Amino acid sequence: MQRGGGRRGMLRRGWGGKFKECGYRMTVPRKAIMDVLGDSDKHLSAEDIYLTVHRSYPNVGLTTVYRTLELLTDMGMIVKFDFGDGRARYELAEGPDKKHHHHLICRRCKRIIEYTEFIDEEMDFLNRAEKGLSEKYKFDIKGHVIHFYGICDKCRYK
Amino acid sequence: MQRGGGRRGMLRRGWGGKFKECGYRMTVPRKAIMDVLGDSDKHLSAEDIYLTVHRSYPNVGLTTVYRTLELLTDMGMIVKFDFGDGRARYELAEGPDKKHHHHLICRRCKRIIEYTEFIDEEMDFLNRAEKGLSEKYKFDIKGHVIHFYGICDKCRYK
DNA sequence: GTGTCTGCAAAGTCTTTGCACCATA
DNA sequence: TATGGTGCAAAGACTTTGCAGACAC
Repeated sequence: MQRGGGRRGMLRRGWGGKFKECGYRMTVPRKAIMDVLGDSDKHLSAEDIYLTVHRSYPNVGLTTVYRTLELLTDMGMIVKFDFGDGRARYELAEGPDKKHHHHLICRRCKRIIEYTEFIDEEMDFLNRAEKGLSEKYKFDIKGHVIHFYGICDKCRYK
Repeated sequence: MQRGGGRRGMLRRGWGGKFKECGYRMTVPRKAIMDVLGDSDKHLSAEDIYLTVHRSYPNVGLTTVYRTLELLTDMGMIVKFDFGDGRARYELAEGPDKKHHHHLICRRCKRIIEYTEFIDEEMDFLNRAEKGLSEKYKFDIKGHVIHFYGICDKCRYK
């Protein structure tokens, strides 16, 4: 759980509305899953979410978690990542509650660090690259992922 | 298969040497798998490689393909990617035969386009980001991945 | 009330592991 | 000949699918 629920609460309240706009029903399992995503700063796997939801709602199944995650991903409300450890991970999409950021991934312990620095420098490069690539390859670019791989300090000194 | 086998041939000859230096044995299946990787410009899955090798060497099993790919990845001779389609893909590591590049990935048809443009602009940004991130997060950065996601021209107009 | 959602179990994919036999150095 | 490598079959891990019952609207 995390402090400062104000902004997240606002965000979560927004989710239900968008859900209904899309013709989906707001159910107890879906609400629970969205709460877990909204309350976490981590990169959760389906099982992480399942286990957390399970504490409050033991009846909710892993299948429903997968199905809800797919729905939210398709709606663009969350983003699915693969950091190379064999399971998909999910986090809130960029928005009022989530700054544009990228990831440092430790190859040894698989720890993931989010960073939001250097976004200005990045923008400069990305804007030029996206424009040029769109034209040259007739590609309609919708998004990008930047991952840095390496060894974190905890792993380096042990 | 591809034209201009000269450079690739040189590269492949190099593989065996490095293999032996590391104490590994050069075997028929390993040679066949490395040939397929060296002859292809695509992002091959384990099964792609298995099927190609299988045409010439029907006895080579998928297990050996996986084991060889893991070996080559650990040695840094090939790179393992995940483009989000549920299977790992492999390509030659950057080197005399492979320019530094990144990927455009079509979200609809999963086509992957390699590009080598904008590397100078990228370097500028990367150098600054890597330096800053290394210091701030005490992270020893070894590499990076940049993926652009979008819709390719073939998918857009159909 | 009706069409969507759900949990369970089973199936599906990709990948890894165990083990006896084989081949390289 | 002594390891290390291989194929096969089986197991493992994550994810998806089928279906009857449950629930939101």
